[in-house]
Amino acid sequence: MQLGKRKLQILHAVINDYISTGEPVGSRTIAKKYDMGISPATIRNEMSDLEEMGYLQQPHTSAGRIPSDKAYRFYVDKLMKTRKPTAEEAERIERIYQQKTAEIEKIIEQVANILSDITSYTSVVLGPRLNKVLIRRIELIPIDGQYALLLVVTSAGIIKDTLIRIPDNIDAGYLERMSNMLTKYYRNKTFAEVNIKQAADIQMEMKKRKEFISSVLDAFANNIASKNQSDIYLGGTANIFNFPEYQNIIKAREFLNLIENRDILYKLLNQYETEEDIMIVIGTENIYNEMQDCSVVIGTYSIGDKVLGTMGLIGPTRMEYSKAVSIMRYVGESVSRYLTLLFKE
Amino acid sequence: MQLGKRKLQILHAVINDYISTGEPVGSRTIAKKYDMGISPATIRNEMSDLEEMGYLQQPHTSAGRIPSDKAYRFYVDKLMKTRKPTAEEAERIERIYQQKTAEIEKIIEQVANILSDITSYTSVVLGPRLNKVLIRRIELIPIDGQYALLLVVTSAGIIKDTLIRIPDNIDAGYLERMSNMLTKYYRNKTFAEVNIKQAADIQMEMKKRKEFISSVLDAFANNIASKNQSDIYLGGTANIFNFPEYQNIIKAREFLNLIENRDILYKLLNQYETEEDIMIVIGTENIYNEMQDCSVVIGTYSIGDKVLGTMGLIGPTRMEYSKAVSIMRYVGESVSRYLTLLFKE
DNA sequence: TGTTAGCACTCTCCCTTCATGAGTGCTAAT
DNA sequence: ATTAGCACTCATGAAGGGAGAGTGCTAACA
Repeated sequence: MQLGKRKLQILHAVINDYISTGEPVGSRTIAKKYDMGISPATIRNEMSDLEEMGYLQQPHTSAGRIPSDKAYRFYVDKLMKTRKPTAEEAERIERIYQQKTAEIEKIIEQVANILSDITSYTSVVLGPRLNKVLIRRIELIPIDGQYALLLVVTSAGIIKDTLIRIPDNIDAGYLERMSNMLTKYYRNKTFAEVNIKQAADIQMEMKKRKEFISSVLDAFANNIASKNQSDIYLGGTANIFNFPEYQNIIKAREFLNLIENRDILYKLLNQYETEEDIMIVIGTENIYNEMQDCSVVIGTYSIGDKVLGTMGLIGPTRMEYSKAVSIMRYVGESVSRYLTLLFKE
Repeated sequence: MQLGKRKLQILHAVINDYISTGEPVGSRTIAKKYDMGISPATIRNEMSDLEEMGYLQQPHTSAGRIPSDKAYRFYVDKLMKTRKPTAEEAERIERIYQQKTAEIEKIIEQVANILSDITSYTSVVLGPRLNKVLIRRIELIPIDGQYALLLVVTSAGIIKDTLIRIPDNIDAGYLERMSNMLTKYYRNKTFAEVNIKQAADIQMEMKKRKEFISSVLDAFANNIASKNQSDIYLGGTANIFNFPEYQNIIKAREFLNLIENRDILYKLLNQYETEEDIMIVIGTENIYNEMQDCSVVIGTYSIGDKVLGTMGLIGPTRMEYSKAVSIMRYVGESVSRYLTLLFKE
């Protein structure tokens, strides 16, 4: 069977209506709302076909139809028109930068908030991925004899600082020499490369002060590892309650458990990072069972043409994809532009 | 009317039973479970008295009784026995320190998690309050010409770094002089004092490089202000769903909105910071209407004898106070001991 | 041959009714 | 002072029934 023009119109109508109401859509409703000059009976026939083709479903015999995941996929690929953000939305987004911080984490936090505020979905933003970022400088700054601060300045302006305990026999001069040595070898490398490419000088040192050097290298490793858990910014976690399909406590609870499980969020968002502009994962398309009730709109932000991190909007499968996509796209472009301005060499 | 020994026994029984079941407690239940050699009828009379005295309430005529906030208050002040954590709980708590980080924030994050995990309530932990902490060193470290990193090392090992944009006409030498000047004047002062006590030299500089100096001072101010929002660590936000009184979606939603509203949490926890050891705020005792359905157990953690920050456990008013208090106390002592060891001069 | 009106049928939703059971308060006996 | 007995209250859950929305099918129509 073919998806003729009329079927397409009807499918579109059902999707639109269901997205905005959350109620199964009946033939009469469509006939009334979308004046396409055919009777409910005809629409019923067409809907029956659409059901057979897998685009529509009936929750029970005497209810209207709801779109299937396949229908949403078709919708976002073929039917949906994205819109520009309204002037007001755009203005709110641009206002993020007013605080004039040069700290990328602060900006990311704002991004998570604005995404969820404007869309009323739940937002997840991953902090900049350290393996994408180049090391600029490494400094070991002595503090009160017992500690040193390991400071790593990166190309994205991200500064990772880690307090390291230092042995007694190490003085400020030594720390400075080490700083220079580390900077020399690891400048313009990524964090991931730090453990692998160990320069000869450092291996020499390693022999002499094993404990100290290895705690420095550990600190690098920890910075990468710990990102998985802690650098996830969430916005609007309670927004899910706005949707009637989450009025039931069990679903709401499942959703919140999901959101608390940062591991899944992290994996999900990372997975799609390399692909196109905006990605949409609809319901059962998601490889994580826990999320097959939801849809996720995924975007990225960059410095120059280097993708730094990933953002997601999580909502019910009947989410307003056009809104979510357009806001996500705008925010992504806007943040990238701003970060590039700030940090591009 | 007096709270005689028998009334007391009965009150205790009702509270215990209600805390563990969440169901209104009837006279027969008490007669059966707590063998005190009197009949249900007698218990009914006593309960009726206790109701008149404001300790018990009836949800409706033909239901059992539930304790009032006044009863819980009496219970936590007079009846409750706190217990030591079990060996297993203690071990889990001590395991926090295994990661051997010297970063206080990382530890705090773990504290929030362990509190909620063990108690199954929602935990809130405030990061170290900067106004309690003394400045040790201030450094302005030049980065790539355009930026400087303002680094403040404090007595609690907390390092606040803020990236500051610097004007073209400022060089590394100048930054070093400024670092020394700032350190000289603000060493052993708190963040709050930075804006007030402006030393003469700095005011001189202020005239020459107004923009730069004020952005440095702004950074101090921001560090204090931004704490309110961002340095709150939450654990187990979805735990509230475990309690039957939060099975209804409206209450659950209210609770989550509350938790998302970090401002209230911050104010609440700060308010009690100066008072004794462990504080308990029961239901309507709370000055924030939004929280009058909950109880909060509040504790602190310190370095030496300086209170650094506050922790809270939020649960239903029928929470297991004895468990919450003993875990809170143990965690507070344990964390304080560890931090003191790490950072005490 | 595609479209439509008509109609019987299905199923959810909501309202009412009713029985059950837990628990009370009161009274009178111990 | 305590208790057994009993009538009464109220929440809860099951059962029944009507309303309404929506369908699928059939037969008539253009």
